[in-house]
Amino acid sequence: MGGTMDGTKQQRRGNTRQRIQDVALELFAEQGYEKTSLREIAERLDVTKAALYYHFKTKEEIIVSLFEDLTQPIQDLIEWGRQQPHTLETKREIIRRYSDALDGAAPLFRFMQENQATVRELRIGDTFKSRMTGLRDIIIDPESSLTDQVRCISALFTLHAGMFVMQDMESDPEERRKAVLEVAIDLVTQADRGSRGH
Amino acid sequence: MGGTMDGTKQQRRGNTRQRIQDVALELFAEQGYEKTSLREIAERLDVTKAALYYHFKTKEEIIVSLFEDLTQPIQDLIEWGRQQPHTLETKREIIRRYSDALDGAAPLFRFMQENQATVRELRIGDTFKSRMTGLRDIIIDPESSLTDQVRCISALFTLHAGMFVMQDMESDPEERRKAVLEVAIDLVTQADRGSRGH
Amino acid sequence: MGGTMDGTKQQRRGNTRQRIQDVALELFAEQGYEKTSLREIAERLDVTKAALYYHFKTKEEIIVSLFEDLTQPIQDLIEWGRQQPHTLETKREIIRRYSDALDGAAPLFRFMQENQATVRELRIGDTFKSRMTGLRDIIIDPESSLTDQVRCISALFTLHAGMFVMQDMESDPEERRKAVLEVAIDLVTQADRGSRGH
Amino acid sequence: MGGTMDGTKQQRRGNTRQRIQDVALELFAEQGYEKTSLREIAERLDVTKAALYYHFKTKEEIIVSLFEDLTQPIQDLIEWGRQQPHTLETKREIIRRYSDALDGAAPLFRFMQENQATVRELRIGDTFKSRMTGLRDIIIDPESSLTDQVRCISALFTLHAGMFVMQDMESDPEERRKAVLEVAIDLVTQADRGSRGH
DNA sequence: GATGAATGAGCGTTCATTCAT
DNA sequence: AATGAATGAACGCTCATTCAT
Repeated sequence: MGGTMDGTKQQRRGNTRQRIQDVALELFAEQGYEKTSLREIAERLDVTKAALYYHFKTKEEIIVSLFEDLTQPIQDLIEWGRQQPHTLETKREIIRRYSDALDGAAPLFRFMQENQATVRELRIGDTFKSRMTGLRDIIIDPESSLTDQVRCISALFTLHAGMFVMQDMESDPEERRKAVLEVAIDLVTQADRGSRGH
Repeated sequence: MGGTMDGTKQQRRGNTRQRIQDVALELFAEQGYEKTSLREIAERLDVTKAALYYHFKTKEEIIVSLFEDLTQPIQDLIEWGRQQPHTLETKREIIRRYSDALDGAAPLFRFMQENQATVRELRIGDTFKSRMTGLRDIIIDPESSLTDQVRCISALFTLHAGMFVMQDMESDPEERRKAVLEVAIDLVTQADRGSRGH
Repeated sequence: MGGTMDGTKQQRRGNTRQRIQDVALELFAEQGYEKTSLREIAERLDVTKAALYYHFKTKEEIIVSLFEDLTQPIQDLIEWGRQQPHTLETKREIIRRYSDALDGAAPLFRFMQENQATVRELRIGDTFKSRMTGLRDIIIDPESSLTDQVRCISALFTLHAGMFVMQDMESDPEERRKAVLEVAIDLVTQADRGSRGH
Repeated sequence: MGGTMDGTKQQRRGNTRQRIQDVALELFAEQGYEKTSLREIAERLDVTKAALYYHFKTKEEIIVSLFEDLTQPIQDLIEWGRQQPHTLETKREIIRRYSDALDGAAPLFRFMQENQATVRELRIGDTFKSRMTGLRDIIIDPESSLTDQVRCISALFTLHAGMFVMQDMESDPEERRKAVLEVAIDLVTQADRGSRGH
């Protein structure tokens, strides 16, 4: 395992791009975007900075590529949601699937959550915002009371908080995940109940 | 030449420290901590960078001082809460007062929310975290179900989300504030109901 | 001689800006603009690159400042010329004075001559072009034949060529200067003679 | 797959070397040598940078090859001139033919004119200089007065200026060309008259 | 006849920070 | 209470060049 000739350099068959993405995401999530320098990424990979530029035109392009690669499931979810009837069961399913999607790209979402100021100024900022708005519009009934609308948004943010903020709670991660999901579903359920007359 | 009131320089009778804090907070909240340079702050105030160093030992000290000055109400709130009985009414009051406290230092909290990765590495990171834990421990009943614990945390995050994320909703800010507060109080109420058996 | 305290650093009373300009002009003229790096300039002055940035906002600003400082005489000459009657004697005087002005800022003009492609993309490009046009319009009679117009431009370029291209001719510089001036004056004289019919 | 004539790639039957030269000259003349990167040339040709290195050993070799290919007529002219008697008519013919030669390789000469600082440091610098000296020695009578020698050099520079500097004059290019040639011939004629006593 | 992948050196620029005055 | 002048370290980025395939 390792190189075919010697062990000095790891296998480098054409997976460098992927390796850059992996290391970059790890560092971005750990220390933030601005505090992570290209030098640092390059050193971890044992290549030169210039090698990064062979694979990505700018530093921003690295995070953009990660965003595009990893948020596809959410985009799919939104499209699916738009074609469903706006029933309570649909909303619940959206919450469940969104929870899964967050889980599937946890480091990226941790990064987005913790670097909002940065993200806002990056190209992905608008894209992300419009996705969140898309999601919101599916689970919110525009006719409902403001309170119920807030409940729906709160449901989404409970999922986010569940991933990153509640990590220091002493409890089994899997159980916590279930509890978070339950609270979120509860919120959209209450919102729906209010919206449909009493 | 260069009288005290000639208008060329704004009134500056020893309030420079305060003015630095004001401008810094504005810029930190707007563009993030790392993207705001001391040069930028100095230029806005029409003083030199070196002047900032007369008032603050480092860049970090500026944000630390803001944090200390502006989060005192929350510290007070926690101390007050600790001395109250752990009744539902206390919890509701905590939520109400926390909502007010957030409002009173909105730009700082916006900054903390949007620069979590940065804050974590700053000296204020731990302080902030321990305050949030303190608050949490007051409104959470450790005996209650995990779901109810999540409800309480969700209540706090609903307040946060209410300040920053929901700003683009079309609705009167004051009404939104009330709706957010209602949802948060609802969450701790439900949590309390579960926790006291029923 | 040297510093007041020690000889390690030359006197540095506030003349650094000037010293940067001097060294920069020398190097720009010698090796061209792009091939001269700020590192090189800084090293020659025994300061850091960052010190250059205290005095000039960008590399381009260094050359712009040189241009502005050193071409003032030519600007003055143009303004003077515009207020004179368009007689032959005026034109001859323009040529004489322009020759002096070139002499007074020889390194800058050498630089401009030898880095035209670069200058064109710099902020000074347009300014320089419009100055040359201004000069031209003073010594050219728009009614004259194309040939005579060419003679006038040729006169100006003869002066330029005299400074830089003819330097390798074996001959006393002062005599060459006189000869060049004679040819240039001859050209405008011939142009004038043609233009006045006779 | 990838047929010879499918239009995806332009016809490329071994003419890549030529195409590199064409594009390089265009870009060198337009933006200068240093500001034109091999990446840019490669991208315009839709090949990789490495492909350039198949055809030329270095960046410098590209400009050298252009110089050698395009200045052959001038080399021929000089050799022809050397074998002619040093009569006025010969000199006039030299001027005429040089004007044609400049026209035939206008972009290259524009490049040389506008990038003198660069050219000086390149291998072609000396070659070019010696060619100019060769030309000069043919039309200059070493016995003549300094003024007349300057006239001859001025004649050559008038031709140069005619190509590049006078392009913004409002006038038919062909007429301008004739006028420039007339002035240049006039200059050598005057020089010759002086040189032969009279 | 060319590409894919990479390098090493260097660039212009910005930053937080220092210190004598 | 503040400035003028500078530094050292780092940054994102680009360049000409190389070489195995």
